[in-house]
Amino acid sequence: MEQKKEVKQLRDKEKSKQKFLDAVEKILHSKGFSGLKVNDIARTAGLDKKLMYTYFGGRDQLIDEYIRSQDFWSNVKNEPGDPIADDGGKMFSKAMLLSQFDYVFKNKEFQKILLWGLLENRKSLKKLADDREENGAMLFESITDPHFKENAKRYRAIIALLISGIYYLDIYATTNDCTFCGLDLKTAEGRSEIEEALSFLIDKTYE
Amino acid sequence: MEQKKEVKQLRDKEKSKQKFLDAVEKILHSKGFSGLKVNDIARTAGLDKKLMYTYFGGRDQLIDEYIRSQDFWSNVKNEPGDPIADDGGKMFSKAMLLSQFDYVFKNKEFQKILLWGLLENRKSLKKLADDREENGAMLFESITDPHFKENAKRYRAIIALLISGIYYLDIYATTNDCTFCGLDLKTAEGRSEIEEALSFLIDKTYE
DNA sequence: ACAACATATCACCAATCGGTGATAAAAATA
DNA sequence: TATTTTTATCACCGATTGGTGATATGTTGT
Repeated sequence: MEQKKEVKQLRDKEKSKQKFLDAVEKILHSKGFSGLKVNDIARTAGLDKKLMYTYFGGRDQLIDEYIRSQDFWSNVKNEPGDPIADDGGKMFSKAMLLSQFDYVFKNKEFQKILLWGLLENRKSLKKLADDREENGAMLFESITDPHFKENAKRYRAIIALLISGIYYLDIYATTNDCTFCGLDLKTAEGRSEIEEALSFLIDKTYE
Repeated sequence: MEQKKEVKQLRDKEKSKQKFLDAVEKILHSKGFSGLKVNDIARTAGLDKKLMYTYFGGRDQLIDEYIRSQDFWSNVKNEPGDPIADDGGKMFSKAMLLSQFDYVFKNKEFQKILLWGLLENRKSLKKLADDREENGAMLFESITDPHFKENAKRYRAIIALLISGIYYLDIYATTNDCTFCGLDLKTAEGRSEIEEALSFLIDKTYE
């Protein structure tokens, strides 16, 4: 009789693996990657650290698997059915920047991952960066490059600056109480100033 | 007879303190702040770690003193004798952004300090951020705010985005081999694209 | 019921961490 | 020269780090 695993398992490999992945996320959220010690991860997962080695091969592989399990670029991916306005990507760029500004501010784990990418050269982080590039390439090559023609690279540089600025400001606002250029990035007022600036700069770029 | 300390001292408190401060810089440059362990600092300084405690009080106070000893904003400070063109701060803003883009790229220690500011809330780092704000306030309040009037805050937001973008891109270029938005920030070509974009955006902002 | 296997825990290891009391040695003072 | 003070080293501590072999216990198949 195949009992179809409906009975409660006291020992479940998959559930235990998930506990480790959840522990990584929890620690990443609360302490950042410097808190991702072997013993702490195991304690947070409520399991013995030995299992981390038997299931993942070690702390690093566990972390790699966590990063792979996340889809941080889901919010910038262009929906296949979504039609893109015939404006050279103006509206799409605006929406993407504003969406990223909000998403990164709210997603503390992603902030930590971005920070990580500035500190280490971990392979799984490299893969994440490649994903970002691949996603961006779609927008650039098919839409904005043809629109801006000889100025295509300048448009890419502008987007690079704005995206980077968004990342930095969002992370800065999370870890610091201080203002930046006199703006308080934690308040709705400060943030809407940035949003207006983003919109303004894109408008000016398409003039 | 006061011998005026001209003889070579085998034991010199000030020189030893400086050795510790130099060790902090060296480690910060090579390994980043995660490498600033008590034992490593002492080994790099070539002295016993006990001296770190007797002279500075501990690792943290040593690091604080190192940060205080640096003047990372010297390159953006407006020289008192330097006249500012009567263009609402346009040229000054441009020059400041381009100067920062180059300075941060070359100064790896400053990169590490900036990163540190995104990770911790150390008091001495807070002081550094306050210095930045104070420096900026001079430009904003006396020059650009009067020029942009009701749009003063938008200008601040634009500068905040561009400065942040510069920081992020420079740090990213240092730690990663990957491109950003298809631009290679390590090559002269890629960097001049960013410089042109900065100049372009400031021009458009002043239109 | 029994064996075989998967799952999980425990005790322990060597290396490293931050930190300190005792002491040696150089320099200043007498 | 003798004494005191400053400068520096050494040996050691408890806590924490990443990592592993031995073992116990739940689960599955015969």
